[in-house]
Amino acid sequence: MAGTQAMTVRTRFAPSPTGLLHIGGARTALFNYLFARHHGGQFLLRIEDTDRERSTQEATQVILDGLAWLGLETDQPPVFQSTRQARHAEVAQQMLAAGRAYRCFLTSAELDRMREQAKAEGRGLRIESPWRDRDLAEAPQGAPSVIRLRAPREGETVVHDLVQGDVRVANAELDDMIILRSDGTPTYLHAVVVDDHDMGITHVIRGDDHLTNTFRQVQVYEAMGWKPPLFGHVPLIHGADGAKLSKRHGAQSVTEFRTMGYLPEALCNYLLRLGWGHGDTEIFSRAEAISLFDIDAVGRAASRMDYAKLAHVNGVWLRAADDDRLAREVLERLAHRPGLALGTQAAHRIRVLIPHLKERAKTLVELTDSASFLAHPLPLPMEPKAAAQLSAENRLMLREVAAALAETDFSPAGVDTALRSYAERTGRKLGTVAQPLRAALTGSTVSPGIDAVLVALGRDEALARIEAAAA
RNA sequence: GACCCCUUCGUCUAGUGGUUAGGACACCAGCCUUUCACGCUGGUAACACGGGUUCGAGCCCCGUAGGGGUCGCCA
Repeated sequence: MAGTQAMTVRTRFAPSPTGLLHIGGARTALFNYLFARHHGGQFLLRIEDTDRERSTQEATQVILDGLAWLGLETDQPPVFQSTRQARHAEVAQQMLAAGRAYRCFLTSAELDRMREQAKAEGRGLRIESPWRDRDLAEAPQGAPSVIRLRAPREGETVVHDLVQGDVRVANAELDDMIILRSDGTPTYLHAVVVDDHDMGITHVIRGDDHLTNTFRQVQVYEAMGWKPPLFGHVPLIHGADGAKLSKRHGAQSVTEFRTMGYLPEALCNYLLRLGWGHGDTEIFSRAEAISLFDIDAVGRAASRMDYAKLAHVNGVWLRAADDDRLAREVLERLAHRPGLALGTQAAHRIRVLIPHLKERAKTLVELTDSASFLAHPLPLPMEPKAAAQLSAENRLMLREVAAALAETDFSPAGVDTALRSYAERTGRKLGTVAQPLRAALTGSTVSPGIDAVLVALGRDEALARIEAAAA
C-alpha cells in the first residue's frame, strides 16, 4: 500500500455509445468528475464501443456533446475501447500461459442445456466447464474455443465498496467467465479490467447494476497480479413510479432535458442532490460541489426522478442566470416559431424585459413563451381572458391612459407615476387600469409588472398596441 | 429460481445510541401585490414490520416483508 497517499486520483466515465446520454449516466459522469476534481485528480472518458454494430460516430458525438453541455470536461482525449482489442487479447494470452485461464470448447447448445438443467434443479445458473481440467489433446480438431478465467473455487471474493461497504460472495457462486470470445474479441468484463488498469484508474465509480459483476472483475485483477482500483457503486435512478428508468418514463436523455429548457447547472445541481446530500443545503454551484462532494456521502438507496423538484431547482438557477445569456437562448428558441418579427427591435425588447421575465419562469421554454409577445407583430393574438378585459368601457379608458402615457418619458418611474395619478384622478383602483392595459400590450392576463412591459416595448410600440386594442 | 444490494414525510434527503426526528420540492392556509410568479409566515405529512442488545434505538444485531440489481461468446 506504499504510495497510496501520493497517488493521484484518476476516475473515468465509460459509456457505451447507444445513441443517447442517459440521465443516470450523466449523474455517474458528474460524480466521477466531482470526485476527481475534489481530490485534485483527473477525469477521463472511455467510449466502450466494442459492440461495433451498435456503435456509431453519431452516437459517440451525442455523448461528447452531452458532457460538454453539462460542463464535465475531461483531462485527456477519450479512449476508444475498440482500438485496444489486441491488448485485451494479449492479456488473455498471458493468463492462459500462466494457467490462470483455459481454453473451453463448450458449444452454445451445450451451454443452453446446462443452464436449463441448472434452472430445473433450482441451482444458480453457474456454468462448470469440463475443459477447466481436461487435456487439450482431447479437444475437437479445429473447433472454435473461448478463453475462460480459471476462477478460484474455494474461499470468497470481497469488494470493499466505497458506497456499499464490504460486499462478499462465496467463490463457489461464481463461474469461470469468458474473457475472450471464439472470434478473438474480448468480453466486456475483461476489457474493462484491462483498460482501467492500463489507464491507471484509481477509483471506479459507476451504477450499482455493476456491483455483482465486480466480483468477476476482481478475479481478473487477481489473476494478473494487478492491484484493483477502489470501487464505488452508486444506486440507480428510477422513474417517478419507482421502476427502472425506461422509454415509458418520458424524458431520460440529456438532450431531451436540454430541449425542455433546463439549464445545465440546474440539471447538475438536481442530479447531485439525487443520492447525495450535504446537510440542509439544496443549491450548489459547481465550485461548491467540487469542494464539498465526496463519495462517502453518497446514499445507498435508489432514488426517483422528481420533475417538480427539478423544475424548482431550474427556476432558482434561471433567476440567477446572466441576462444576456438568457436573452440569447430565448431568441434562438423563438427563431423556430412562426409568425414573429425577430429583428433587432424585438431582440432589444427581450433583453430589456428578461430580468423581469426570468423571475416568473422555471424553464427556458416557459421563459420563451412569456417573451414571445414582445416579438409579435400587430395585430396581437388575444387570449380569451385578455379579450374579456377589453370591454367598450375599458377601451375608452385605454384611450385616456394612452394620452397620459404619451406625456411621459417612458422611464419606469415615469410610466408608473402616470398610471398611478391617472387611477387616482379617475377614482379607479390601479389594478382596474393595469389589467386591461396588460391585455392590450401583451394579449395575456399574465406578464411582468406593467411599467416594465411598457418600457420594454418602448413608446411607439406601446402606444400602437394600446391604439389597436382600443379601436 | 440462485446470489448480491437497498428500506426516515408523497418525492429528494439530514440524522452515525439520549432530537419536540431537521431541511427542500409538492400540497393546504395566509401575507405581500397592478396580474402571474418570486419572497415571507404557518400547516398537513416519515423512522416498513417483528424480535433482540442496551438504562435508552431511526441509528447496533437477527429475522420477515417489500423494492432493486446481477446471473450472455451485450455493454
